[in-house]
Amino acid sequence: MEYEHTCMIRGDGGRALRAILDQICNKWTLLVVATLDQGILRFTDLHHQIPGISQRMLTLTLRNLERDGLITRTVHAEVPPRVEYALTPTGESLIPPALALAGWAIANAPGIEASREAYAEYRQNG
Amino acid sequence: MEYEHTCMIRGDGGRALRAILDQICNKWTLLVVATLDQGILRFTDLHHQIPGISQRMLTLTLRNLERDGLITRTVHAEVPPRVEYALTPTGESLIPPALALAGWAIANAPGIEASREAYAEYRQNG
DNA sequence: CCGTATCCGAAATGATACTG
DNA sequence: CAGTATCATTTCGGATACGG
Repeated sequence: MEYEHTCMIRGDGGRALRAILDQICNKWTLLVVATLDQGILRFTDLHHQIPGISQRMLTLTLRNLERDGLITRTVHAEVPPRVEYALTPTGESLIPPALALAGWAIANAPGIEASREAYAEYRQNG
Repeated sequence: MEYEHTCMIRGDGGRALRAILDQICNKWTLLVVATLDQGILRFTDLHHQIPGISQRMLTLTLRNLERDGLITRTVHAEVPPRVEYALTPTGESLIPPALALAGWAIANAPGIEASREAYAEYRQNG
């Protein structure tokens, strides 16, 4: 039992954590951050590398990350325009904990899926 | 740069991770899991210890966690009824990565807040 | 005590069209 | 190329009332 440590989560009723989680755990943020871990990328690069994301959601996600200081946005005065995105040190520091969670998710995905099927079965037949 | 590792996140377009994240990163799940880390608790215990949660959302959150095999739900045939919730080993194994993320969130909250204020300032004045 | 049922408003996301 | 604007849809969560 590691109850002493979970005060980090429960501390202020979870407000500090959830303020960040709200930002991190939307549909695209972690995917954008992970993609930018390969280095400087342009808008179109990201759009191509992240399957399914719309221009609108990519723009919104990038703007929020920039606002929070996790990425930089550099506009080059050229024609055609070139805009480059890169992780800041803060943004890079998010990668290890994100990987920890991703590792857990992937390791437990089969078990969770099995549990869901068993649960659905149980709800149907009793 | 740790790009080689982020394939865990980007692997399948992030689907494996997001399937879990959808479940984990709603408003209450992590808070319920962290609270249950102290041991077996009843519905009312949880309701009292988690400020602001409604009966409805507590029920929904607990049902989803039970469905995914992260908690057990034990009904005792008594009057008045007694229902006990506890983490499964899978549920407990979520605590360390959750703490890693919480640690990051709390460590970086001041910097992010500062960045947000600077960004708002910038948007107002130019 | 431990929920379920219903309704409603807010927020997130997607589709589509248009622009400097 | 790198967005913005607008609209429709979906999903989430809160409030309230009721039930075994």
